[in-house]
Amino acid sequence: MSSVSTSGSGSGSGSGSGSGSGKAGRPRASAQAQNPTLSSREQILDAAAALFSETGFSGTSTRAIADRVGIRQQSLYYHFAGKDEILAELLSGSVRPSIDFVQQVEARIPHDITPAGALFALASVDARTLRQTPHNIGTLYLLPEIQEPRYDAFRAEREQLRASYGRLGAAAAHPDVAATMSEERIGDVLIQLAELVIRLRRDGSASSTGGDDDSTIAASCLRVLGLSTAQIAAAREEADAVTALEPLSAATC
Amino acid sequence: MSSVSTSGSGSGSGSGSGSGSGKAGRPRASAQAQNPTLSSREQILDAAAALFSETGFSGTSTRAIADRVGIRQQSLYYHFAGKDEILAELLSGSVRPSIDFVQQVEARIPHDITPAGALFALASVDARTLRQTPHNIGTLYLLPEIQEPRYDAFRAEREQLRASYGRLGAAAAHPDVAATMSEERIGDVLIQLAELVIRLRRDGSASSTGGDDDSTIAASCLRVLGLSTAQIAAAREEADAVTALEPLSAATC
DNA sequence: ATTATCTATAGATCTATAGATAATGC
DNA sequence: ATTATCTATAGATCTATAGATAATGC
Repeated sequence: MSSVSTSGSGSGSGSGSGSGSGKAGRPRASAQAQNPTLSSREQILDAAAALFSETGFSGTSTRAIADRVGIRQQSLYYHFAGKDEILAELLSGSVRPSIDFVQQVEARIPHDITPAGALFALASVDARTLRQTPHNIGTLYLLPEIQEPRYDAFRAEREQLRASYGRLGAAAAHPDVAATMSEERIGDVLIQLAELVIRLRRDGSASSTGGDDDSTIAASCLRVLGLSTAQIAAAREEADAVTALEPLSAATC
Repeated sequence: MSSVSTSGSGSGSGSGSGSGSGKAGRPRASAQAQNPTLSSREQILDAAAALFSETGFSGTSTRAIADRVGIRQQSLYYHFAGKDEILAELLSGSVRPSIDFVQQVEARIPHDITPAGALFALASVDARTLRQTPHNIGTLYLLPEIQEPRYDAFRAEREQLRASYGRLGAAAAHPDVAATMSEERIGDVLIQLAELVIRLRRDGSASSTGGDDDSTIAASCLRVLGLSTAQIAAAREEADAVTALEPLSAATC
C-alpha cells in the first residue's frame, strides 16, 4: 500500500511490492489474475491463443495480450521478439502430435493394422485433439496470416499430415473411389472432414459428449471413401485396439 | 501536366485534369488503373474483396483499399460508412445465390427430382460458384471477424443454407447413415465438403479443369451419406437435367 | 549478477470528420 | 446544384526500443 506508482498510469491495484513471491525479477504492477502455475512465457502463449482464435492475429494487439496476462505491453518483448513469434510458436506445437501419431500408426501397416483402421485411428485422434485443445487452437489454421512466407514451416507440416491422410485414404478406398480421385485429392477431402470439429466447436454446435463427434467424423472419412458400414465397424475395432495401446502418449502431449 | 498538386504528396502521375471523362465529380488525382467499366463503389468492393481474402479484414487498411482503387483513403467514406460496411456488403451478396438456388430445387422434390439429385445439384453449383467468384471470396467465410454480432445477418443466411444441406442430406442418406447422424450434423458435414473448394483454390491445388473438382465434391457429398456408385451416377444425371434448365440464371448473378 | 518486470517514448500507422475543389447536369 | 473527389488534420491507436528498477540468487 505504500509504494504507489509515481506516474499517472492509475492502476491502483498494486499488490506486488510485498515480500518474495518466489520468483526472480521485478514484481508485476497489477495483481496476478492468471494461473500462477504457468511460466510467464506460457501465460503469454495461453492468452494469445485465446485472443488469436477469437479476434484473429491482426485483430489482436500486443496490448490486449499483455492485459490478459496482467503485464505491461512492452514486457512481452522480453519473452518474444514480436507478435509473429508468438503465433509461430503456437502453430508449431499444434501439428506435431498428429504427425508423430500418424508415423507410429503407418509403421504398423500392414502387420498390426489395415489402412482403414489406421485412418480411423488418425481421424478420431486428430478430431479429439482439436476438440480438446485449449481455446480451439485449430481456428488458427483458418487465419489469413498463416499464408505468409513467415509461416512456411507450419504449412509444410500440415502438408505432411495431408499427405499421410492421402496415403492412408488411397490405400483404404473402395476401387470406385480410388479410380475417381487422386491420392492428393483424397487427402484434401479427409483433412477437410477431420477439421470439421474446429468449426463445430467454434459455432458451439459440438455434441455434448464430444467423443461422438470424433467417431462420426472418423466414420465419415471412411464412408466418403466408399466403405460399407461393416467395413467401418471393423476399422473402428482396429483403431480402438491401437489407440488403447498408445493413446495419450503421442496425442496429448 | 499543369495542375500539379501543391502539397508534397509526390504522386506525380496526375492525368485527371484534362477535359471531361464523362463522369461527374472531381477527377481522381492519380491515373485510373482500375477497370473503368465499374462504378467507384464496385471498384472499392472489388479491391476490398481481393485484399480481405489475401490479408484478412483487420490486416487490410482502408488506405490499402483506396490505393488499389486509385483514390485517397478518405474518399472511401463517400461511398461506405466504414470498413465493416464494405465487408458486410461483400458477404451479403455471396450466399444469396446459393439460397435462391436451393429453394428452387427443393420445390421440385419429389416430382421432378430426388433428394439425392437435388443435393448433387446444390453441391456442384455451390462449388462452382465458390470456385469462379472473383478473388476467392469464400475465404471471407473463414475470417474471425465475421463471428462478431455485426455480421449476424450473414451468419443467419449461412445457417439457412446449412439447414438445406441437412434436409436434403437426411432425405438422401442410406439408412445406416441416417441412423448415426442428426440432420444438423449431416448439414455440417456436407457444407464442410462443399467448401473444400475454397481451400483448394486458396492453396492453388484446384485441378486445371475446375469442374472436375465440383463433380468430385458433389459425388463425395453423396458418398459420405452411404450412397453407392450407381446411385451417385443416377443423381448426377438428375442434377445435370436440372442445372441444364436453369443453370446460370440463379447461380451466377 | 541475473532476471523479469516497469516507465518513458519514438515513430508509424490507422480511422474518420470537416471543409475545399473540380468536374458534370440543369 | 449535384456529385465525387481532394487536402488537412484530429485523435487514437499500435509496435518496438531504451533504459530504470525491484525482486531473487550467489
